[in-house]
Formats: sequence, C-alpha cells, structure tokens
Amino acid sequence: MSILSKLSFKDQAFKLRETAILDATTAILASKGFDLMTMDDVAQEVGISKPSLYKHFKSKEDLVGAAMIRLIDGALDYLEAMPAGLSPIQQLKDLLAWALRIRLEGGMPFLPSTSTHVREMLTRNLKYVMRVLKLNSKMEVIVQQAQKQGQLNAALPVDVILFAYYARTCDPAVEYLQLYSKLDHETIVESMLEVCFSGLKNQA
Amino acid sequence: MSILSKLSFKDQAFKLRETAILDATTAILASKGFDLMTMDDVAQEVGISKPSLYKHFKSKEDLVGAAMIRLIDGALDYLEAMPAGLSPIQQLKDLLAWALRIRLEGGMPFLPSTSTHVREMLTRNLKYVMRVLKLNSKMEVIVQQAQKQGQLNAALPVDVILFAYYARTCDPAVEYLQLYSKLDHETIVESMLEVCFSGLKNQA
DNA sequence: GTCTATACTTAGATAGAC
DNA sequence: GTCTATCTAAGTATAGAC
Repeated sequence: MSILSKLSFKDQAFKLRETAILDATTAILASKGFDLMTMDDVAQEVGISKPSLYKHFKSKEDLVGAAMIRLIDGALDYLEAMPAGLSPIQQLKDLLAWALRIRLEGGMPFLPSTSTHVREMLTRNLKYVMRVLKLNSKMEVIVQQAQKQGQLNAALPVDVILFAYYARTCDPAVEYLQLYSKLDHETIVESMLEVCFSGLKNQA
Repeated sequence: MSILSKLSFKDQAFKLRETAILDATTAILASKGFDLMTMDDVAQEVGISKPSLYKHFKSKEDLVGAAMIRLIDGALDYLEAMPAGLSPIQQLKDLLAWALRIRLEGGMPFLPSTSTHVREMLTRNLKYVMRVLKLNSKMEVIVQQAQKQGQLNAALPVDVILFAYYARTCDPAVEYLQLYSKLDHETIVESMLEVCFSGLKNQA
C-alpha cells in the first residue's frame, strides 16, 4: 500500500511537471514561434535541466506537438461545454472570441499556419492530426447548420468558410492592433468578430 | 570612353545578378519562410557561391530586407498605375487580388506577420520602414475615402480596417485552399475578396 | 530521474588564393 | 569579384556520474 501510494504520488508529480513544461512551451511558442524557441528556453523557464526535459519529451517536435494537442483539446472542451440551444453562428462567434482572448493574453492557439515547416511537422504527428480532424468535423457540422439556417453565406463553399474562420484565430491583425492601436482587448475581440462575420464593407 | 562603357557594362551585369538574387530570395522565402531559408539555398539557386552572395548583401537580414522592399515597391507601383476614377473600394479589391495572385504563383508578398523575430528584424531596417509608411499613408487615404463614400463600414476604426486588410494579403487560408480544396486560383481569389469585404455572414 | 559536460550538426559569415 | 576552404556560434540531443 505504501509503495503504491508512493508510486502514484511520483506519478502525480511527474504529471504536474509535464503540465508546467507544456505551459512554458505554449507561452514561449506564443512569443517567439517555433524556430526561435530552444529547448534551453523551455528548460530554463520550467527550472529544470535539458536532459530532464528530454525524459518527458523525446524531441522538440514531440514537445510542440503535445502543446498543440492540448490547445486543440481545449477548443474541443470549450465546444462541449457550450450551453445547448445556442445558435450555430453564436457558437462560432463564442469559440473565436475564446481563442482570440487566449491569444491576447499570450496563450496562442493554432501555430500551424506560420510556416510550411511547422505545418509539415505537425502533419507527421498522427495524434495531432486525429484531434484536428475531430475538431474539424464538429466545426463542419456547425457551419453547415449555420448555412442551412441562413446565418452564414450559403454561396460560399464550406471549405472556404472553415479555412477563413481558422485563419482568424491566428490573424496577425490582432498583434498589430495590440502593438500599434490603443484599443483594449475586448474592443479588439469585438472588432475581429465584426470583420470576420460582416466584412469590411458598409452594410446598407 | 571604352573604360567608361566597360564599367557601365559591369555595373549592368552586377545589377542583373542582383535582380536574380532577389528573385531567388523571394521564391525561397515564399516556400520555406525566413528561418528555414539559408544563404546556401540562395547561392545555389542563383548559381553563385556564398561569398559572392555576400558581396551583394552583407547579411541575411540585409538580403531579406531588400527583397521585401522590392515587394512593397511593387505594390506602390501597382497603386500608381491604377486607372484614375476607380472607386476607392475597387482600388482596395484590385490591389488585394493582385497580391493574392502573386502569392498563388509562389511570389509571396508580406512576410512580416509570420513571426515577431522577422517583424523586429524588418523594423530595424530603416529603408524598409520608410517604404511601409509611404504605402500605409496611401492606403489610409483610400480607406478614409471609401468610408466617406459609404463603401466601407465607417463604424470601424481605420486601423482595424487597415490591419485586417493587410492580414488578408498573407492569409494562410489561401495556402490551405490551394492544398486541400480543388478550387482554381481565380476562384480562390474571388472567395478571399468576398470573405474580406462581405464577411462570412449571410447578407439578407 | 536528475544533473554536468559534451558530441554532432547546421548555418551565418569570412580569409585568402586566383 | 569569384571561388575553395574554414571559422564560429548556436542548438538538438545524449553519455555518464550521482
């Protein structure tokens, strides 16, 4: 019994450290991006040595893959937790607002678009790809519902809507507005939603 | 006289090679991005040695800066060459379509958004910053005209419109549509314009 | 499992011959 | 000005002591 509890305690500590590593990785990825993030950065941020880091994740690709999977899971959880009866378009708006708020606080979702290198790396990560496909099928359903109910433009192919939507979660305009405009976070989120769903054109 | 013409001939050859270098750089940047592009890549693509490359550009930053400046100049030229009397919103649409077509053909404009690293590097390049500011002031005028004439949403801050617009020129949705959808180039361009100006929402 | 110290590789930049 | 050959720094990954 004492051995068992000791083991599970060790396991718990291991899990906790793993969470700390993924937190650090996510934050560093958000600020420096994949290529500039070094394993030294991560180890130092967590307060462990590099070899210890490699005990948890066998490579940089592995580590970043795990961080990205956690983000996708976060999105899936958010979708799951949504109040029933929310209109499809409101679901899309809420999810985008959630992602943008995380980004504005330095938590970055959705790195894959930044470079072909990173994209190919993630494409080789089977577990990651499976999560993305799962999220994507859920999103596809929501978009089709929204089109059927006349909330989204039904003339646009579903692919176009989905990719345009995903691209908004990592839109560089967010960082530029944060840097060069005096708008606060919530105003930036609202503006991005407005631009995404209503476009730049005058509606009249 | 013969010396002078010989010199100017040499100068011409030098300029030609410089153009070839910038072409290669632009193409490689478009496919691999800044971090993965090596000076060896560029030298090999042009068919010269690395030290020769360094005779033209004193560093990788310098080289990429020059390539980006040429792209901005292309945009400025395109604006300049526009037929007079074109409505402001049509100018914006034409310029965006022009940029997207270049991207679809592997010519990439507007790298700066890809990472903070690249952005900071370009920010240190005075010549580049000056060109960007010049382009930006022209764009600002067009956007304000469009708002005044009721073509663009006047409720949105000019900054929001400009950054959202710039972001569309390097929208990752373009690459995803190119990769995963069966849409041809022109349909992608039209879809992106539609999404940019009218948004995803149903217009009714 | 954790650390110190180190091997290996890549890529930016240059010395020196021609 | 161009090349071959090389320097140097950085960063991924690991060997081996504790």
